[in-house]
Amino acid sequence: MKDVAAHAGVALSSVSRVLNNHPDVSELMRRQVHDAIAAVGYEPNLLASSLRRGSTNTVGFIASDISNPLFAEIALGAERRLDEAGYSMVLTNSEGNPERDEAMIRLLRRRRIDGLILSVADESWQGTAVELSKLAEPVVLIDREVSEPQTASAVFTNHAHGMQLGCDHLLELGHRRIALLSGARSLRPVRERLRGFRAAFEARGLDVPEDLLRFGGFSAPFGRQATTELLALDDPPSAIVAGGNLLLTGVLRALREAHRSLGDDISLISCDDVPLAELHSPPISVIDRDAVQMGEAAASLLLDLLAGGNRPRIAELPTKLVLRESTSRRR
Amino acid sequence: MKDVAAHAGVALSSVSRVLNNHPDVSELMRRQVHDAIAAVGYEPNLLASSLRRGSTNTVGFIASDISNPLFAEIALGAERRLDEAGYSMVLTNSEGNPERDEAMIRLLRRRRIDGLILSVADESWQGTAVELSKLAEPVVLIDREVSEPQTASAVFTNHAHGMQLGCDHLLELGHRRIALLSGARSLRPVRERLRGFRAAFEARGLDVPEDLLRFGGFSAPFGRQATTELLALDDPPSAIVAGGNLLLTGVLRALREAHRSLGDDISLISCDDVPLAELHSPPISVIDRDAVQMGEAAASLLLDLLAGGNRPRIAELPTKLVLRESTSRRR
DNA sequence: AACACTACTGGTAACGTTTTCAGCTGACCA
DNA sequence: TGGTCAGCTGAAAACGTTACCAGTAGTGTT
Repeated sequence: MKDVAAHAGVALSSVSRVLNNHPDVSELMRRQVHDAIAAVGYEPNLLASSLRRGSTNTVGFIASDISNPLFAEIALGAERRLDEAGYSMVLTNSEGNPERDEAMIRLLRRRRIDGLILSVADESWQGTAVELSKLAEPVVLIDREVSEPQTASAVFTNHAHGMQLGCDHLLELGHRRIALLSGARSLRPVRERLRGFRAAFEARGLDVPEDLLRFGGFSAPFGRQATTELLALDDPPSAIVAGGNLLLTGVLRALREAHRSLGDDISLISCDDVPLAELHSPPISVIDRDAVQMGEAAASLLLDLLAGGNRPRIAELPTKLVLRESTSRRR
Repeated sequence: MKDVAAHAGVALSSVSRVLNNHPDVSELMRRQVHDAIAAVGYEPNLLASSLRRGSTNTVGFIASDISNPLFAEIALGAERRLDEAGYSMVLTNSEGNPERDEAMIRLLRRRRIDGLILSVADESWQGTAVELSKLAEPVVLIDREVSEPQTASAVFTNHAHGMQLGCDHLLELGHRRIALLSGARSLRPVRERLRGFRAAFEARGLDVPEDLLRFGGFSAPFGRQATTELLALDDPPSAIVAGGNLLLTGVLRALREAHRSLGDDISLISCDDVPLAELHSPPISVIDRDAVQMGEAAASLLLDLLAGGNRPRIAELPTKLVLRESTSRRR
């Protein structure tokens, strides 16, 4: 910038004004400076600018695992929306480890991000709350509820509703022994789905099959193992609800190994639509939601806070039940 | 930091030395400073540090679409490896638009990233080459070949080999009318797969069915449309090779609509293993590779360059043919 | 003619670090 | 006693911006 100023024969501050198109700059000055910029091949240093301005135009994004299509789509939506608004996104993976959440929040804070979008690995982990509370910048949570920053906005999915619809559908088909596979109860989606699940039974005055509830994680191996165990029960489930796309693959592997015919021997509903669900034979019913839109909504909420909207807001996105052929009348 | 210095009653530079654990610092000084840090709740400002040091410990990552499981896994691998080495990753999506590639490279350059990992949307796009050439920092390409930074390292996949194996397998089964669906020829994987495809035919002295080659993109809609057209041909293919996981979903939709039975009426091989391929009925043969490992390899190559290794290197990763039930003898 | 006001420009002090340089103290050696 | 050296510390100059303040020239008003 010094070179540009020298080349144009003007002051440093004038170059800065041209660059930030400040109103008080003459047409002549603008031309001179632009010519000089072209001549010396000047590249602004956003780092110095950030230091001086006190804002980095960068937001952090922490997910447990970006290779999970759910988070990948959320990241896509968020990045798209942030980029439009002139923000860059720095991505980190917690790998489901709350201590990594902590470390990442601390790191991003030191990098002076302007805001943070995250889906914590464990809502009840104290360290995460501590680190978040030290963060003065706005925060948007994705499908998570934490105690600490009461100032955080959040985007929620209406899991309870979708689950109640799905579960009700199974009950309607005559199923009573319905299993639910899901992650740890320290995560909002898990609690909400459980709530919807119970609500469906209670609405019909039926008892919830407590022995068929499994909260071992969202992974494929757990889905497989839990399914295998469930099938071996004396009074096995006639229907399964898988709480995620990874769990689904595990369930399908287990069913294949046990030679159960889907929709025929056993009914199945999964959460979150993926190509596998649509193109499986038979196609698998799902409780779907728009993950890209979730990311966009999260970014929008954050941008709102960054623009000075100091009241945190909650966006609740809908779920919808997509019926396919994996659910059929209990035989 | 000034507060810390004042609180500890020492000079600014001493605080800095303690923080960067410089050798020349007494035990007493270290304790005093650490106490003061805890007392005032000091948080280092990595921005200022970066400005002064001239390095940001940040690398850029540009993919066309992070919601594509392939890129998501690459991003995961890269982020994991970079994080271990103390680097953060800023993620951007080009959405397949080479002009966005350009803009992103420029933006990241101005943000003073220390290095860049990218998979350009179009290898022959001049603007991208121009922007890359203005970038002094090390670059690692993912499965792409570009003219400009001859200094760039790259991680390649041995697509030609995998494709030749797959295609040869189909030829062995008696197929001659084999279709190939893929993206634009301005991308290395497309060219390499085509090379392997041709090689398989030529090794047997057979003519390549040029009329069955389709290079319309990697999207699901194109896969569907191309498949529909191919099936309507007077002399339709008896086997299809889909060049990616999105194309695969398109192909499967088209086959379903046309009521063709996979493995029976028509054989199919896809590229890159996904749960859908494994769990489909029948399971779908794939030419697989380890995407997470690609990301790790890319990060490793970049770290190597960052550590001063000034000779660019190429890492070639293998493909392997996973035979399942979607390929059967031509009837 | 004096004044206020607009439109612009230049100088300079920050922003929060790191790094160089000089200086100071005490120990060791001749 | 004087000199060298190691071990440590402080002062200050960067890094590349932005924002404030003061100033100048020209225009219009009284």
